[in-house]
Amino acid sequence: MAENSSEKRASGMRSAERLLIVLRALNLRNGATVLELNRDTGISRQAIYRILDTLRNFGYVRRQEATDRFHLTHMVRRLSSGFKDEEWIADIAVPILGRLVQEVVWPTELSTFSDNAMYIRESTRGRSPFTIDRVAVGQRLPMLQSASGRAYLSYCPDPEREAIIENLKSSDDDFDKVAHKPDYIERILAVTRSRGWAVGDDSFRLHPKTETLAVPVLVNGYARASLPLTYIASAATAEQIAERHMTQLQAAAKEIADRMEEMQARTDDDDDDLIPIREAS
Amino acid sequence: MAENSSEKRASGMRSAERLLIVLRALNLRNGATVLELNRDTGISRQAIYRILDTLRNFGYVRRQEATDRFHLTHMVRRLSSGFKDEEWIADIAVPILGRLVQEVVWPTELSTFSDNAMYIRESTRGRSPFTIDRVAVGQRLPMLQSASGRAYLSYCPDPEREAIIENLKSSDDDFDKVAHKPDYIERILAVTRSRGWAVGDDSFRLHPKTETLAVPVLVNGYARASLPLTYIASAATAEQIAERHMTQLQAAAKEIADRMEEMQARTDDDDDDLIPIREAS
DNA sequence: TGTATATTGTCCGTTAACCGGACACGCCGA
DNA sequence: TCGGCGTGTCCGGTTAACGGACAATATACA
Repeated sequence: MAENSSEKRASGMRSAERLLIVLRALNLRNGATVLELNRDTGISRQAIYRILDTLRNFGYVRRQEATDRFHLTHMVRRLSSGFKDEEWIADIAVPILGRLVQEVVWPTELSTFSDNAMYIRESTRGRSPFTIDRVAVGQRLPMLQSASGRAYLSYCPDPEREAIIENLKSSDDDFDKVAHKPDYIERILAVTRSRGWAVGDDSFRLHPKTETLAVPVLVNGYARASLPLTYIASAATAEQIAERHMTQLQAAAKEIADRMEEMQARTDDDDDDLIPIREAS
Repeated sequence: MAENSSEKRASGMRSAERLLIVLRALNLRNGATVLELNRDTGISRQAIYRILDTLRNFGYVRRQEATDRFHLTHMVRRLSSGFKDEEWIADIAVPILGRLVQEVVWPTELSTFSDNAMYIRESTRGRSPFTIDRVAVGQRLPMLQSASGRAYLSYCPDPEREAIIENLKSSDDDFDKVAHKPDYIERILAVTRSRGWAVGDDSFRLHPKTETLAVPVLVNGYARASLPLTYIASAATAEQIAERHMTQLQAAAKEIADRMEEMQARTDDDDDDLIPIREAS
C-alpha cells in the first residue's frame, strides 16, 4: 500500500480525504449501510463508523432508525449552497482561458452580468506577457460603454435586455444615463450584431492606453457571459486585432458554451470522475 | 480549549471535522483568503493550507490566480446532489414523528409521492409499543387504495392529480385499474375532503388485521406528503381513532408543513446553526 | 436444534499523520 | 529603512486515526 503506482503524492489529510470519499459515495446511492459504503469505497468498516459519526455530529447525515441506513440530510446543502450559478461559468472558463492566453498574447477575461453591470470573474492578466495593470477580477464594468456589456446586451434574451435597460434608467451611475437614449442603444446593438463582436467606448477605459474587444459566450443561443480581450491601443487597430485573434476568441467562447451546455444536460449525477471512489484496498 | 462547556464529546475525527468547518466557511463568503478563513474559523493558518490542499486535490476548491482567493467549484455540488427534495420533508419529519409517537401510541409514518405511488419514507414502527410488523420504510402504496394515496390525491394541485390519474390508467398494477372509473375516484375525493382525512380500502392491506387513516401534509395549501396512522382493527373503529388522535395527527402535519415553508422561505444560506463556525482559539 | 454465513458493533495497541511553533519571504506605506 | 501584514514551508512531538480481532445478532438450511 505504501507504493502507489500513480504519482498521487501531493499533500492531503488522510482522514479528511476519506470523509469526502464517503460523503460522495453517500450522494451516489442515497441511503446506504455501513457495509455498502465499505464495499463502494474500499475503506474499512471501522473507519466508516468513525466517519459517519463525524458527519452525524455535524448534522449532515442521519441514521434512518427503522432500516439502519444512513441518509443525507438537508444540511448537506450548506456544503455547496455558497456556489452560485454565475460562478459556474467562470469556473469552467479557467482552463480554457489558460490555453487561450498562450495563443493570443493579449490578456483576456471572463465577465458575467450581475446587479446591472458586468463583473470580471476571471482574468489572464498576469499570465499575459503584457501586464498592463493589476488584478482586475471583481472589477465592475458599465453595460453600455464596456465591450463586455455591449456584447452581453446584444445577445441576451430580449426580455432580459429590456429589463436591464429599464433598470439602468433609474441608476445613479453617470455611465448608465445613456439608457434614456433608445437610438443610441439601438445603434450599439446593430453594430455589434453585424460584426459579431463588441468594442468598448472611449468614455470608459479601465486604463487610458488600452482598448477592448469582446465576444459573447452563447449558451443555448443566448449570452450568459462575455469574453473580453484587452490590447494596447498604439499596437494595433481593432480591425487588426480582430483579424488576427477573433477566430481563437470565438473558438474559446464556443468551447466554454459547449462545456456549459454539456454540464447542464446531465442535470447532475455527473460521471467524469477525477476522484476514484474505489481505490485498491 | 480542553474543556468545552457543553458536553460536546461524542466521537469525531479532528482533521475531518475541521475540513467540514472550512468548507462551510467557504460557502458563507464566496472567495476567501487563507487569513480570512483563519479568522472565520479560528483554525490555524497552517491547518487551513493543508485543508485547502486536500479540497483542491478533490477539485472542490480552486484558487483564483489573479486574486489569490479560494473559490468553490461546481464539483461541490457532488457533495449534496444526492439529496433529493422529496427526502427533505422526510428529513424534517423525523423529530416531529418522534414526538408524535409518544402521544399517539399507534405507529405513524410519512409517505411521499413518487413514480405513480406513495412510498413510506419514515416510520415510527419500532418505537411504537404496537409492533405490528417490521420495517416498512421503502414500502410502495397504491394511490387509490391506500390511505396515504387518497389523502395525497385529495389535496394535491388539480393539474398534478389529473396527470397522476392519467398515468395510472396505463399502469400494469392491478390496483391502479380503478383509475378508469371516474365516479369511483370522485367519491373517494369527496369523502376524504369532507372528513379531512382518508381511510385505506379493504382491497389493500399491508397487514391483514390493521387499518390505516391518513392526513395530508399541506405545504402552501397543497399536499406534499401524507401522514398515515396504522392501528389494529379489532382495537377500535376508525371514528374512535379519529376522535382520539386526529387533533394530534393534524397538528403534527401542520408542524411539518410549517417547517417546510420556513425552510424554503430562506432559499438557502440558512442560519439556525448547530455547528459553531468559530470556536474559542 | 445445531451449524454456517452475513452483517453490525466495539475494543485497543501501534504508528502514521496531523499539529502548530518557528522561520523566511515579499509587499507596501510611513 | 523599518515595521506591519500577509503568504508559504519546515520539522519534531504528540495525538488520534487505523484496522486486526472479538463479540453479538439475524437468517438460512439441514
